[in-house]
Amino acid sequence: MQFWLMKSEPGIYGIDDLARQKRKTDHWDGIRNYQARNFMRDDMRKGDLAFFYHSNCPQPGITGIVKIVREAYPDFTAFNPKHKYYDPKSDPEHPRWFMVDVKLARKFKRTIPLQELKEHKKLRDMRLLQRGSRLSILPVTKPQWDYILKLESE
DNA sequence: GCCAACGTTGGC
DNA sequence: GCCAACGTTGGC
Repeated sequence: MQFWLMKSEPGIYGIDDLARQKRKTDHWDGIRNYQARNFMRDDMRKGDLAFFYHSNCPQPGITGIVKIVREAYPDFTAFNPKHKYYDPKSDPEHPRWFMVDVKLARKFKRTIPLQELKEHKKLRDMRLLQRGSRLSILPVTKPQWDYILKLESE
């Protein structure tokens, strides 16, 4: 089993939006970056866990945990000309973009702020904290995962 | 809103 | 294949 971090802007779709969904499950659409797509399509497996990260907001940070409940399938929002994620270069015969389904496992008791993550030497190698890291789907190592889980109750 | 860092596009 | 121009991300 692998661990991940998935970014979303709370102004567009935050953890509370996921919590409101039927069975707390939704598809993760809008990935339009090849590296992020490859992680999702090639490496994410059913049962993997991911941190739900809030980006581009007053308090960026990790807000909870989701579980991958369906492996990659074509991102249908790319097929709809009226959709903001429309991509004319993707069609059902040759889909370019993919999405997975995630289910909210739990929301953290508190958001673990990005600023706090940066303070921990143990997390220095996190992909999230690398300079200029903009990927919205990132792998997290098991040691990093376990370490972050402990921060929640501090 | 600024802007650094990065990704993509397209002319050549 | 190079690289300038442009677009996007995301912290601040």
